[in-house]
Amino acid sequence: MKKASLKDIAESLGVSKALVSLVLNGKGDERGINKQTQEKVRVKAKELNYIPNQYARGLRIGRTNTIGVIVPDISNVFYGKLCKAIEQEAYDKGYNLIISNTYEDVQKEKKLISDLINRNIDGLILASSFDSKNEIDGLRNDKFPLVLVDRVFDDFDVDSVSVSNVAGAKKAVEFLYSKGVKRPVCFSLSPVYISSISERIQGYIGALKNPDDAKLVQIPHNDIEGGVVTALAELKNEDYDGIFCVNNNIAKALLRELAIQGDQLTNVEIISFDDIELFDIVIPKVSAIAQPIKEIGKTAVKLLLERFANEDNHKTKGVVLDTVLIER
Amino acid sequence: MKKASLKDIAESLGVSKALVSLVLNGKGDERGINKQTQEKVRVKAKELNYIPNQYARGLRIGRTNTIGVIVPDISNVFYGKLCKAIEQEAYDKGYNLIISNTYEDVQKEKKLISDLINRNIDGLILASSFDSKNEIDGLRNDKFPLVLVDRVFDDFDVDSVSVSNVAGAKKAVEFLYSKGVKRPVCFSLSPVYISSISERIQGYIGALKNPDDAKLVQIPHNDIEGGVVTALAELKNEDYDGIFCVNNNIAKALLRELAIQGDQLTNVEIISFDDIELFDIVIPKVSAIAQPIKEIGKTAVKLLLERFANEDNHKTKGVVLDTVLIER
DNA sequence: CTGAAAGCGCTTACAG
DNA sequence: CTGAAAGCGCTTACAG
Repeated sequence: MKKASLKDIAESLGVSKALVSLVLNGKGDERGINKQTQEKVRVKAKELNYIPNQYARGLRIGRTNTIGVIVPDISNVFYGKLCKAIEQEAYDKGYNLIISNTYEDVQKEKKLISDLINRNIDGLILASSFDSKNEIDGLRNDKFPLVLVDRVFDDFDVDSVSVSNVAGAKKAVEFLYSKGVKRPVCFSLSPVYISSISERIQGYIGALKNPDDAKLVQIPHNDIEGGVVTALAELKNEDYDGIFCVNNNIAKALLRELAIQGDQLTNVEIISFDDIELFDIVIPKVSAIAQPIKEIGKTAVKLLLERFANEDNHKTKGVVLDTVLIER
Repeated sequence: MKKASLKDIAESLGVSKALVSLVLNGKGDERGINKQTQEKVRVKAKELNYIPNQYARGLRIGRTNTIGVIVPDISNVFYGKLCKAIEQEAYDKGYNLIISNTYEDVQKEKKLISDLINRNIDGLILASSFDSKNEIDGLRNDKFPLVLVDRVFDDFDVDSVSVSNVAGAKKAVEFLYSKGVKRPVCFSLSPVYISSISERIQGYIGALKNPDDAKLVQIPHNDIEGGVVTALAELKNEDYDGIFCVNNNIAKALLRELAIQGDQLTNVEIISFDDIELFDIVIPKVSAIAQPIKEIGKTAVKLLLERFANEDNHKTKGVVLDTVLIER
């Protein structure tokens, strides 16, 4: 059961390892190697069940065919699906993935980035929790292949894939108005250094008929449940009839709290950024601004591979994808 | 910015690469290398920001410090959390993960297994969709390090981690009875070659006060939504007052269908295997048999590492963990 | 059209 | 207490 190597094929055929390597890497024609010899090599490789040793190859080539992926939390459905999309695309192209979670912990994120680089990844796809682009400026200066997803930084010269958060949030607010809502509230996250969140807030404010009506509820990101409880209590005394949640975590917490309180909030229209299965099942109904998760993942991998293929004079790209309104 | 190698450290210190390697791998004392020399090496390594090349190491050692993980679907919360648990434990021990999804496709599973082995993983953690242990008998014969999780096979000499499905299902049925249920129905999956599912059915039947009361509804695994619709229609004419769902996918589909129909099934008590957040939020209330997901993942990694450490005379273990009843 | 040789960066007997 | 050398399995100039 010992694994066959190039040498085994070469010896059993009476040719050199170099020739075998060339043929198996598809450079046979280019190098003008005899068609019949090529065929013999391929047959023998199959017969011996030859599996190239990626590590010998990696050592020689200087690449490892491994992409690092860092997300806040893979058990959050949004990131679960994103990783799935990335995995699928990467796998098709012959790349492995190393996936890690930060749990929004900035220190852990720093450590993970250097750990992954220590493990010789070829490139990194990052949904960062950093509050500042300075944290990853080092990567950019080292010209390390990096693609930001979901959360990006303004005026930052790296590849990125995000969605039109401002436009999406606008769509959400306009939907609320179309349902007869007079005064929509935004359930937001604090602190709001994460680009996606701040853009959604900006979209919310921009879409208000009367900007003075803006009502932003800050929910602490490390205690979403508690923040929602406080928010609901506070709003009891206010005159509002629509809620826009900036992400699915907040909407989930809101729904859970309503379930606990036995309140169905019948006079309030709710919409959330991020569409999740839950919204199909639960009362009250929650509409959503859905993100094209598959395309985000696919595009991120594509950008990385373009960069690999074109290391010297790569032009960075900021891809922005559109969202879709799901009415319920 | 070129990465430092052993050679760089050795030359700048006037010692040999071998010595540096020994010290950095913690074998300095064992080999009786001068304490001061050791210290100098460590300082210089840090100064040069030395990162060992895992691929050179892997090539030499014959290991890659990479574990393959194959699950049906990482965007299913259960498997998402399982992967998270595995990742955490593996990462702590210095192992990378390559995660892949089968989507219950047996052909894809076969391909993934050989793909991962081609990528020189050291071992595999597998939640298999295979209907027979024959499919992985080859791995066992090759003595490839393998741990089955969640879904295992009877009388099969490989490491595995599962939960006490029979006892868990019994607990579920007994809970229904304690709530005054007279006739509990089981929403099951078909075909039922997956061990976890068949064991849960067995537990359901075993716990019935009157085995003649057994009512098993078969829901096709590739059309759960449709199966639930049919089941609900069929049961309209029957006299039942409790439902036991064999997994969270079925419970989710049931809840969604009830939401669509606007039916709250007020006279029926529901319980599901697998606890998910959703059950906290939704009406009707769903109780659950929760699995110790973290421990499952942790144990799987542990078994694999024990096997690595003790390749020659490893005794396989079948670890079975307990479930917890969550009343709602 | 093909082969011999060097070298990627590491670890591990072996020798002294 | 330390070093010189071999070799893991591959790819790629170079030579003919």
